[in-house]
Amino acid sequence: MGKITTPGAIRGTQDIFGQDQERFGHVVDTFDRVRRLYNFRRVEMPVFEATAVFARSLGETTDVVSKEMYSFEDRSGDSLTLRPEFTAGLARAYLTNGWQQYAPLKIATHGPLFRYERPQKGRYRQFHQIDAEMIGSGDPQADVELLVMADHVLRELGITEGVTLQLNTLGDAASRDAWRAALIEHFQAHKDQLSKDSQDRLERNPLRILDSKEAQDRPVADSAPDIDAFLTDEARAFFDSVTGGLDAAGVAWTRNARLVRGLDYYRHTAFEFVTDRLGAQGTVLAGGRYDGLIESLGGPSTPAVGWAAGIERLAMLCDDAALGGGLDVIIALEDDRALAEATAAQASLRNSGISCDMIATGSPRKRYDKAAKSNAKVLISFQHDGELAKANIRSAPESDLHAKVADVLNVSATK
RNA sequence: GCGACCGUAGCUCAGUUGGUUAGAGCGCCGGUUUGUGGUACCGGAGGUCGGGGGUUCGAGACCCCUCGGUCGCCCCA
Repeated sequence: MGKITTPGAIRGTQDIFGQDQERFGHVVDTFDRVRRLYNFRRVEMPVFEATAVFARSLGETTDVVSKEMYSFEDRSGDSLTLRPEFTAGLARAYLTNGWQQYAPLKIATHGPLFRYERPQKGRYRQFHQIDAEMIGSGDPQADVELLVMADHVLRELGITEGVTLQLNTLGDAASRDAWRAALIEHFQAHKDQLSKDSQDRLERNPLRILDSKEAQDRPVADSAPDIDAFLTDEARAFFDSVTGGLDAAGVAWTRNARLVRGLDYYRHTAFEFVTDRLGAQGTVLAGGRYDGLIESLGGPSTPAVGWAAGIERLAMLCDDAALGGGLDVIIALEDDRALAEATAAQASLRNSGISCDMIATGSPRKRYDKAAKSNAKVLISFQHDGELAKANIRSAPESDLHAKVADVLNVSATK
């Protein structure tokens, strides 16, 4: 009977408990509440899909596919992938379930996602996001509504300090192609001044040079042309409508002409809410318009826009004060002869919707102190004089809860 | 995939140029004090110092390998 060594947790997974879980739950609850205010309907989605769903959405040649997806073969040899994002799966569902009939479709979801990468601050292999999408609307008001909702969620969570909404446009297909060509020309001309990484990017993903962290790249990246000169009239009008809508709704934003998306199904609006409080992983909520995606999945040309935000990162940032909750009542059983009465009181409280727990083990004379340390709002101690059990209700400030607890216990006593 | 830093009790961490039997606080268990009390004291359990190899009379400490963690790079859908 050899004792096995306890298997460890998988790298990059988390067991979320205690304070961390309370923060996590608060983020999800807040999102669900705000999302209803905007009439976004909740959808439940599978955690894995055919690999093709994501391979199309992510571009087949990038690192993303080759090294960063959790892909595996099932027993019939089909290639499956644990979802690395929500958007592609939602787009697939939109097509395969005939959800076109609901367009423009406002949907929201949240849950675990998987990326095969080395964990670092706020980035895990299994991580969690909240997500909101509007599929089937090419109206700039859709972008505005999504952004206003995103801002609302962050405000409700108390995440506003040091957070800015950075906004850019990638234009329509014609604008984007013209800009991209101009950028490549610019970077080619200064190739020798770029870092080695960025010289590689020039082949693979030239737009990404714009937001390179390498100091050496900044002069060339900063002097690169903005998209503005290449915008078609339609694309410019679209962007103006988005910024005008944000101004009207009172959502502050700043233009970041260096903010880009590598994949070419992205059109028009790209945005990120960025904090200065999370080190290298400062993006807290990100999204944009992906008018080309659904077509690339074999569907009809369908405009769509959406965003997602990492729950772990939001949880790290949200206000302690906003958490609230906690246990209503803790019972300290200071004499075992009062166990029956204490158990009855506990049942009555719970049946009345008051949360309650009891300390009834260990040294009786230490149970009061233990109960006091639990930080419940109300403490009830049970003692016994040899004839009768006796309950004492205590709480720091006299409160409605205190009165309610006393009421429930009296009712239970007369029964 | 690459780089830097870190692994000592359940948790947070001390541990001197390498030198007796590896420590503290918190938590846990027991005892005493207080008795409407969130206090204080005493005691106990709990460690192959992440693992393996090496150097040395002697390694928690130094060297190599390995595993794990953290942060960063790449990538970021």
